[in-house]
Amino acid sequence: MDNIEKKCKSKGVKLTEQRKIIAKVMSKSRDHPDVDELYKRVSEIDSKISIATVYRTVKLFEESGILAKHDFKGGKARYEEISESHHDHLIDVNTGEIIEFVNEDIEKLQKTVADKLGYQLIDHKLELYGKKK
Amino acid sequence: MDNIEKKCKSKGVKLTEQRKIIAKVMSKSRDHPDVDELYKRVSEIDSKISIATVYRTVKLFEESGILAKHDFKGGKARYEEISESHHDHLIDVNTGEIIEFVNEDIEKLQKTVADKLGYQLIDHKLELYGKKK
DNA sequence: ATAATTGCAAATGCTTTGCTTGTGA
DNA sequence: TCACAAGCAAAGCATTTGCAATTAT
Repeated sequence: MDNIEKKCKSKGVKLTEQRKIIAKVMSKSRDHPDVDELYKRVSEIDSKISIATVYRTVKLFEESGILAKHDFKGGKARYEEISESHHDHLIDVNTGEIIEFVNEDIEKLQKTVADKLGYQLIDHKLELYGKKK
Repeated sequence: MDNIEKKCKSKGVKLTEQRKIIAKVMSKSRDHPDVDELYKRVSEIDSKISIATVYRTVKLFEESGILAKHDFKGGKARYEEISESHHDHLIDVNTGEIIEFVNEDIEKLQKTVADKLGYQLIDHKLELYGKKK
């Protein structure tokens, strides 16, 4: 049983055949696929799954705190499994490749900034766009 | 002549009656309107302007480096005039209100991060989502 | 003069939804 | 069993585009 399946169990998300397949594909994905790409991968395992189910599942998993949704430039939402460790993203403007990184100093400064403005930080989004040197 | 009109002149962007109106409205906007809101404001000055023109103009201004486009959560793109001084945004999750802020330390760290990963920083997006304390 | 811009409506692309049939706990 | 999920196609929403008429330089 893969990671996402386990999370579904622990969060009380009902598991169907389709959801298991989507869970498996996302669990082993090391990139950040959009729904089309995910649908393509899932279809190779079960060609009868509809894209509506993929959309519904991905939304369900997101609402359950299992997947993270990213709206990077490009119009299509991209997903990744939520991991214990928080990270941000650097997007290669030429290839679309995504590199994950962690920077504690930036994290702390964000909290400080929000605090100074009289806000409690709920969430944040940091994306760097760059090109290979 | 407002700020945006001046920028159009200096960048060689042709000015039409419609573009002048859109320029004026954006120039005096202190918030970050989406296209619908902008269209509404523009329509009060000239009710014959079509929303297609607003979309086209906003895109043209963005490509000319006159307006900045933001894809905050919520599905609709929001725009603001590009000012000399760079800033990031804190979005009030309850009201949708946007507070601008500047933090040089974060800026520097971003460059450092990209650099360490072997990238030249082209652009970045930092959004904080918070609620009033 | 004439290449570019507008307005309109139709088209697009991603995502959601209504409805009927199928299915997991 | 039976509330919930899947499949399909149609609908939604923000945004873009083709085309004929209009306009800025």
